[in-house]
Amino acid sequence: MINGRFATVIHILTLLAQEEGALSSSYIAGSININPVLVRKEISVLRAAGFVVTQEGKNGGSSLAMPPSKIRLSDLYRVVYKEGLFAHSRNLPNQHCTVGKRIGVIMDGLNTEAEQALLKRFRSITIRDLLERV
Amino acid sequence: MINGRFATVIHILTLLAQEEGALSSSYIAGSININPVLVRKEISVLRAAGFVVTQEGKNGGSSLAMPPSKIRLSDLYRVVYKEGLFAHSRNLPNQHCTVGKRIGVIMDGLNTEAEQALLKRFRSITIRDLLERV
DNA sequence: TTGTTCTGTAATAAAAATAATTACAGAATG
DNA sequence: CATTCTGTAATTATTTTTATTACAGAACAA
Repeated sequence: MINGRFATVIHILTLLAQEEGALSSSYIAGSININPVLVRKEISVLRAAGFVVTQEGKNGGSSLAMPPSKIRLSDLYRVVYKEGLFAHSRNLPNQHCTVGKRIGVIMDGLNTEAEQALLKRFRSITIRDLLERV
Repeated sequence: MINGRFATVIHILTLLAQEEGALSSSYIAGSININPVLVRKEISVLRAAGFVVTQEGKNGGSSLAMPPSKIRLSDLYRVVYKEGLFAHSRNLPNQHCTVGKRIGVIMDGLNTEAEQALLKRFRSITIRDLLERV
């Protein structure tokens, strides 16, 4: 199971898609039930990726930078998970063993294949679709 | 990124497929470069699932219970990951918020869709295929 | 039979990853 | 110019993952 960032990001964007106007990090954090600072961190990633815009200062907050139908889960996956889906062993495998020597490359290959399958599916799901499921 | 068990299990089975005779947990651990107890734990899972057989006692060790071409990555995925691919937030989202109330179900749905895509791809990859990549 | 070398498993400790909290400067608004 | 937001760094706490220790039991060989 991979970390909760994907769920957090989806939750944030679905909220922004649903509610009128800009939402504060505290409000969003209250819905997800996590710390507002974490929300601000994820939002800063989403902002850098162009999905949200933020208004600083009093009455500030974030809102979507594009229609929810333009935000695909495949894009979000890429924003959140820079590394592959499956972890390598954190220790270097024995390089004197033929399997140990190649397992890294093999796992990288599997990662790529798995992600391609996943992304293919996620390219056709948008935040708008998720909003409909709410 | 999800934990390293999948990589560990694949490494174990590829080794067993490659080498002659039963392999001890220490030997396997030496190739993966992890603790032998971890190897024994994973092997006990693989044994329960019917993929390996183990000989206890002196000169003991494990070997494949079936030809490598019969062991599909989709089966291994199922053996290792009982929970979904994407974590829920570990805190319960705000149930008074429409999104918070539904996000769990929505994430479950995405998990299912993602896993189906993944498993579809992994059904056609076996340990034998990985052995060829070594 | 008895010593040796394996496994199985539980219990504990260490390390790493994740999340929460605290703190504070700066932006926008009324 | 006080208030209420954001951004970000730094620290602490929690959880997850991995490693280690310990020991009983199985199989074998001398």
